[in-house]
Amino acid sequence: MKKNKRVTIYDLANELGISASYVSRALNNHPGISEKMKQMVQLKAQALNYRHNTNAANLRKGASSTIGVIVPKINENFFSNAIAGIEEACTEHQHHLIICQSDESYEKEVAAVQKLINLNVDCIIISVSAETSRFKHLEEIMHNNIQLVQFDRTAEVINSCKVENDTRDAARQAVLHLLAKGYKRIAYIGGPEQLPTFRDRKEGFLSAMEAADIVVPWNYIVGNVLTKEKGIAVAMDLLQLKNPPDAIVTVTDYVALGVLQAAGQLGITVPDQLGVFGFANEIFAELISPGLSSVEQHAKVMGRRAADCYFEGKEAGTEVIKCEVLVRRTTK
Amino acid sequence: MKKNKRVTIYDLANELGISASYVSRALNNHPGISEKMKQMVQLKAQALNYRHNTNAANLRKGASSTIGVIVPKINENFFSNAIAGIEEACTEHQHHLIICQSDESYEKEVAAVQKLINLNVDCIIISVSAETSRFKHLEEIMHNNIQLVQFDRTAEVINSCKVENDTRDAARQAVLHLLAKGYKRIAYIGGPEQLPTFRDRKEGFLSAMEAADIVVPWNYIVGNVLTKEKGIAVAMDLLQLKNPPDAIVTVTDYVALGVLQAAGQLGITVPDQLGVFGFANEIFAELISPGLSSVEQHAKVMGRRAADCYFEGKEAGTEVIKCEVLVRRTTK
DNA sequence: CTGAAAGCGCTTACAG
DNA sequence: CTGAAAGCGCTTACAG
Repeated sequence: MKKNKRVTIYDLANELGISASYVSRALNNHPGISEKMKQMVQLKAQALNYRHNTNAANLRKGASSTIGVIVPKINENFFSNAIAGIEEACTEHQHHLIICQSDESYEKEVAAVQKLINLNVDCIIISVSAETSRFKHLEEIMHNNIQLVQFDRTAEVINSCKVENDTRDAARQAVLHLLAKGYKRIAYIGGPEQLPTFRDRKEGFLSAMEAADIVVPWNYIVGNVLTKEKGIAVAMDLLQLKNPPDAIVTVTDYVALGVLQAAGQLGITVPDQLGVFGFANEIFAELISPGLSSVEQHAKVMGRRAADCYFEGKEAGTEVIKCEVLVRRTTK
Repeated sequence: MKKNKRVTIYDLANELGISASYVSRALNNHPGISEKMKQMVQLKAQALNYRHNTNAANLRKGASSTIGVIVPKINENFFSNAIAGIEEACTEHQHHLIICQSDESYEKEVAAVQKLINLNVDCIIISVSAETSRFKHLEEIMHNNIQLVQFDRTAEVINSCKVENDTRDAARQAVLHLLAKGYKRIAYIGGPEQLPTFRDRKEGFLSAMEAADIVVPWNYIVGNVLTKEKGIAVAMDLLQLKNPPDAIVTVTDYVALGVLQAAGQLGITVPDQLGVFGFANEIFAELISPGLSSVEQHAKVMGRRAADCYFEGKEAGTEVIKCEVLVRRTTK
């Protein structure tokens, strides 16, 4: 009768002349409750507009049937697809998903971790920000008995489940393709090197060049560039060297976009005078002209596997998802 | 000492020789607690690795300082920008944000609403799915004393705060531009018409055509097309009519993409033989070639305003954010 | 099969 | 300024 007062299992119990415990069990589908009673309780719950109180249940249970996911940007194709995979698994296993974005900020990432710990989530799936080079917050997750799963951008020192791409090989393949097409002076614009995935790509790049007996000038290697804007600036420098590169490998399609734009400004034609490789196969990669050669990371599969690590109770170990080099028109 | 046992304010209170109530107040920065004591409690909390239990606090308070947001797709530029605006406001007001996507499914949207009600969020900000034509779940939000704010795709019959674009005018402007450039046989591929924003765009389109004294053939108007795939199919039909259109206005850039692709397949050149207008100004709009004429909706501002409606305690009323017609190269 | 009771961890009137 | 106590709504041993 009171306005704004939440209907509780006690209200249902009173109306039905049974105990609250019984109502709880009926609502939660416990064995040893007759179908008839379950239905009665359900009906009454609907009639009174009863709402299960998640906070109360989580408090009592000390768990929440919830996975928290933290990614740098929800609107990058790679991450939103990974989230789609995680969501799929959550739906199947009747878990909730809470999505956070760090916006590539270490500070925001730490705040998101704190929030999820406080919320008592059962598992945190994370792909770390570009800024993140200390990982105490990841340790704290585990100290609070929350399962940690890392994917794509992982912290090497943290011993959790990890789902990664074989990005080393992808970078190698990209270089091999460029070499086969006659490019020789290949530059590399990389990512933040505290993260293995970016270190691996660089290694893949360097090893392929070395295997081809090509000396890479020191200034052909640039690090920590993940945005289009930085990509433009770096490419402007590279392309105006005395001995400029004839191809550039990048670690995201956004940087590749910057390279293309810089080339355009300098009147350098792609792919004839310059080959360009992106990474992550963003939606626009196949739409722009010329189509951007890139790497498909199978993000949805990665997300799916990351969630499954939790649902399967896997505590540690690394899974590797193969990625695919997609040759389009920014390379001959 | 016990393993896996959460540290509580009682543990802090015991260690410090004060009461739990005092600890709670110190942690929550209540007035009338000396700075010295606050610091002591903070330090002890850190030393014991104390974690505030959100579930317990929410249960006790009957509120959660949390906003839930439900959008059709987190990876569409419009929605991820809107979320960025909401996040900004949440950060300023020390609120949490829980992000859900309906994936354009009515069923998933209802499930998300239930979940957020059960979680006791204080406010739900929603942009409804393309499938949604019944709105009982939105009423339920309000019946549970949760503030409802709708944006962009709103339900007319639900009397909540709303943040909308003047999409009617945007559609009018787009048509006026096409007419000025000499296009005359203009077709319209619209969205689900139970939602005002799509009805408005169609009205804007029709009124501009009528004002120009142009009769629009019945089969130039198509409804409920939001994906690239459907866009291709519909455009294929339109462009192979006996008397095909010389311009097509769409309601999302993805559909426009489909139209461009269909035109390509049929050997129809853009913008000479066909003008194309998108909507929403996706990232790829300015990247593809020719650049896609589209409409900028100022999504971040919309998200920001939607959140502010809640923070300002506004119960109802509609705010209109002006959008901007961007002419690129898919129109002369 | 069913119920009474305790307790999850917090906050907040109430009292001093 | 400080504390004792109640209670948010649920679930789950425990007992029958």
